[in-house]
Amino acid sequence: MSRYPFADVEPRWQRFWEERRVFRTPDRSDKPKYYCLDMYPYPSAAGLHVGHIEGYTATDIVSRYKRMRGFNVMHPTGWDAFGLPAEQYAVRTGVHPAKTTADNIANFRRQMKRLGLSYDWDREVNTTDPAYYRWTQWIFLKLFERGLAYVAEVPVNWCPQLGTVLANEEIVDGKSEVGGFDVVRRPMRQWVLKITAYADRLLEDLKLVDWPESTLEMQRNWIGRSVGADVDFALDGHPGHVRIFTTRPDTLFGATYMVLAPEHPLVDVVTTPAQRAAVTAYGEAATRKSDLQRAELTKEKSGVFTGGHAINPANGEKLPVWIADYVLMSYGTGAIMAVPGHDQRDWEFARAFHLPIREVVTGGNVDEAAYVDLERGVAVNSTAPDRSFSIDGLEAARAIPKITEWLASRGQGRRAVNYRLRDWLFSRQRYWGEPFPIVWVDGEPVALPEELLPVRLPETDQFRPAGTGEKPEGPLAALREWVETTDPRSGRAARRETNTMPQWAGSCWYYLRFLDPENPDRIVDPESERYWMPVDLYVGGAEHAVLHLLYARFWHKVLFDIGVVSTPEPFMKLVHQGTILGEDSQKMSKSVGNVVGPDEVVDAFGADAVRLYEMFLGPLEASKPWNTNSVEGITRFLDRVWRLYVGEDDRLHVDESEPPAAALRVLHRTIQKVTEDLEALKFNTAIAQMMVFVNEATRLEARPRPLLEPFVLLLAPFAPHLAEELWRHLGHRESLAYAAWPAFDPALVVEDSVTVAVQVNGKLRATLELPRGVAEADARAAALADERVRRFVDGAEVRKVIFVPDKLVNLVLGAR
RNA sequence: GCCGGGAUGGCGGAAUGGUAGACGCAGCGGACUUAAAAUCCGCUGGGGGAAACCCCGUGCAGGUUCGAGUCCUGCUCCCGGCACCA
Repeated sequence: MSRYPFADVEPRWQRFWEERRVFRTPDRSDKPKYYCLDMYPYPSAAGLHVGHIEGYTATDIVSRYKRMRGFNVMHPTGWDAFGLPAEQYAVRTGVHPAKTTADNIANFRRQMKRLGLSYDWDREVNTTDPAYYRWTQWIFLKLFERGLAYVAEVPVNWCPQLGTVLANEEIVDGKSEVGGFDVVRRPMRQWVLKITAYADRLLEDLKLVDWPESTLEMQRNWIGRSVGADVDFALDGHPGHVRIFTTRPDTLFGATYMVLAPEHPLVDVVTTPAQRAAVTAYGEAATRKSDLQRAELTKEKSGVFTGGHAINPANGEKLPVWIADYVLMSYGTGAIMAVPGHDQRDWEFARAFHLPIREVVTGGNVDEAAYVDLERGVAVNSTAPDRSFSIDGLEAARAIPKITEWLASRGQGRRAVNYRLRDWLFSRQRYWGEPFPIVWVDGEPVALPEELLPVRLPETDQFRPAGTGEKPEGPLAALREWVETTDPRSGRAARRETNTMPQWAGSCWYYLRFLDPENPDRIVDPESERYWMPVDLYVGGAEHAVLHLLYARFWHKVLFDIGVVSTPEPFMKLVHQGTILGEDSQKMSKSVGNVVGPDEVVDAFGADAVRLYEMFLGPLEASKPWNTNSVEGITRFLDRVWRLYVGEDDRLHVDESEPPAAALRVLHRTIQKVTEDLEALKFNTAIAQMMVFVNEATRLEARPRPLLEPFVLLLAPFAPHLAEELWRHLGHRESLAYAAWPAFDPALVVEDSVTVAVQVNGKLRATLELPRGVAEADARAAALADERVRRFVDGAEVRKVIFVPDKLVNLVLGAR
C-alpha cells in the first residue's frame, strides 16, 4: 500500500524553496501587505520544542494562506540571543557565549527549515550582532536625550549566585526566574527607564488593539491606574508636612493614625528619642528583608510607633505616626493615612496594636470588619469642627470630589493619579548583553555620539561578575583597557558604563528591523515602515503578556514621538498559543522525562504530519496534551490524500472525469469551511473538514481532476510539502506558493433537500428530509403526518408552531 | 483574597439559542490475506428493549425560553495572572 513518501519529498521541496528564494518578500509592492509575526525564539541549547512548533506552524499557515490570497506577506524570524543561559554556561565552561549562541542558532535554523516554515531568511536578525545592537543602543540614546533614561540609587533585587540585579518581573516567588536562586534587596546605582511617563498612554491605547481579554486585563492591572487625592498632614511640633495618597479622601475624617514606610525620609524627623531605638531596629530589619520575606509576613501585621504625631487637616486631630512595612516606599508617597474602619489592612493593623476604629461610612459594622463598599453607604461623622464643611449624607461618588475640592481650596490636598507601574530597571551586571553607549565623566553620565555606535562588546574570557559582594559590578568592569577611555567630545578622561542592557532590550523593536534588516544608515526606512506597520498578527506565548509586550509598546510609543514609526501601537492582533503538555498532561520537562523533541517526531512522521497534528489537536489558544497515537492518525490522513492522487505504480491516477454533483458540493463546502476557519484561526476544524472531503473522495470510483486539483490548494498551507508534490504531479511547473486560493460557488454549498428536526414540546421526535425552502404549512403537515410525531401529539390541540426555515418544526401542544 | 479563562463520551475535541458528541484516537465487528501488518467497510455516550423505539445525559443547584452545552443567578473544582499598590 503506497504511502506519502515524506522522507524523500520534504527535503526536496525545502531545497526548492530555499534555492529559488520562493519566500523572499519584496520591500514594497502594489499588493496589500500582511505582516505575520512570531515571537522570535531565544536560541537555547535544547533546541526547538514542540511548543514552539505550534505557534510557528500557525503563523506559517496564515502566511501561506495570505500569499495565495494575493497579499504581500512579511513573515520573518530571528534570534533573541543575548541572555543569561549562554552566559551561565560560559561561567561554568569558559566557552564564549558568542560561540554557544552561534551553535544554537544554527541548530534552531536547521530545525525550523525542516518544518517547512516559509520565513524570508534574507531578513533574519540577531540581537547580538553589532549591526543590530547598534540600533538598540541608538534607541537608548534617544531615551537618554529625552530624559527617559536616568541613573538612580535604588533598592534592587540582587542575586548573588547570578551576580546580577533582576527586575521585579524576573523574580518568581522570591527566587530568580532563571536558576531559582535567592534574591536580596540592596541599594545600587542603576539605569532606569521612565516607563511611568507613558503609563496613561500605555493604558489608553489598549483600546486600539485586538488582543485577548486576559492579556489586556493583565496589562491594565500591571499599570494599575488609580485616581484619588494627595493630602498633606502637618507634623506636630515640626515644620513641614507628610503627604499621603488615598483613593478614599471621603474617609479622611475616619483617619485614626498614620503610617510611613520604614524607609520614608520623615521617619527620622518625627521619631522621638524614646522610640528611636525601636524605630531604627525595625527599619533595619525591613530593609534587609527580601520581598519574599516581607510577603511571608503579610499574615501578621508588624510596625512600630515613632512617638511623633501629625495633624488631620480636616478636623485638626492629632494622629500617632507609625512605621510599618505594609506601607511601601515605592508606591504613592510612601505614607498613608490609616482609616481602619474602611480599609482592610488598616483594620488589621489597628486591631493588632489596639488603635481606635471610627465609622465614617454607614452600612457595615466596623467593630467586626472594615466596610469598604464604594457603591452603598453614605458618609457620617464627617463634618469639620467649625461646621464650615461637611460631606455627611453623601455617597462616595459625590463625597470624593467634594472633599477633594475643599482640600484643594485650602491648599491641603489635590486630585492625584497613581500607578502601580514602576520605572523599568534597565541595567544588568552581566557580560552577554548590549553595552550602554555611555561614558562617565566626573561622575556624570555622558552620551556617546551616534557616529561612534555600535559600542562593541569587548572580548574577554572572564565571565564571572567582578567587584565584591558589597560593591558588585559586571564582568566588563574588570576590563581596564576597555573601561578607561576619553570623552570623545571634551577629550577628558572617562570610564565606560560597565553594566549591560537586559534581555528585553533587543526584543523591544526587532519587528521593525525585519522591514529593513541591512540598512546601515537608519533603524528602518520610513517608507517601508509606513507600508508594513503595524503587525497584523502576532503569535506567541502568554508568558509575555506583560513584560515583553509592555516594554515593546513603551519603546514603540517613544519611537512614534520622535517620528521613527507611524502607528501608535505595534501589534494589532495578538494570539497566544496554548501550551503543549506531555503525554501525561503534565508540563513537559526534562526532569519528568515527558519531553517530545521535534527532530524525533519529524524523523518518524515527517514535517507535514507534525504540523497538521499540532493544528488538529484543538484550538490554538488551548493547552493540550501531546499524543503520539494521534500523530499516527494524521499520518493515515496524509497517506489517504496521497493515494487519492498517486497509484501503486507511483504515477498520477487523477482522471478527467466529471465529478458527481454530491462530491462537488462537498468540495465547495470544504473550500468555504477551510477559508472561513483560516480567517478565524480555527485550524482544527478546517482540518476536520478536509478529512470529511478526503473520506468522501475516497469513496468515488473515479479520480476527477476538477475535484482533486482545488483540494491540493486548500491543503497547501497546512501540509505544504505534500501539496507541492501533488501539484507537480498534476502537471504544474511552478510552486503553488502563490497560486490563487480557490473560490467556492455559493450555489454549490447548499443541498437541494434539508433535514428538518421535528420537536413536540421542545423534544426531538423525528427528523424529516424536506426540499430546501419548504413552506411552513408544508413542513407542519409533513411533521403531523409522521408516525413518530403523531404518537406524541395524539389528538391534542397544537397550540403553537415554531418554525425555523430549513431547520426545525416545534409543535407546542395545549394541555390535554 | 482579587482579576481573567475553563469544565461536553474511554481520550483530544465539534456545535450563529434550534437534531449534543462533527473530525480524529482508542475499542469492537466484517472484507482482503495461508496468517499477520497495512488497507477498505461498518458499529461505538449511558440505561432499557427481540425490535420498532423509549428514558437519561454537556461540573452542581435553580431560573429565563416553545426550545439551553450555549443566556441569567448562586455554588464546586481546575488552569493562568496579581498579591499589603493605600
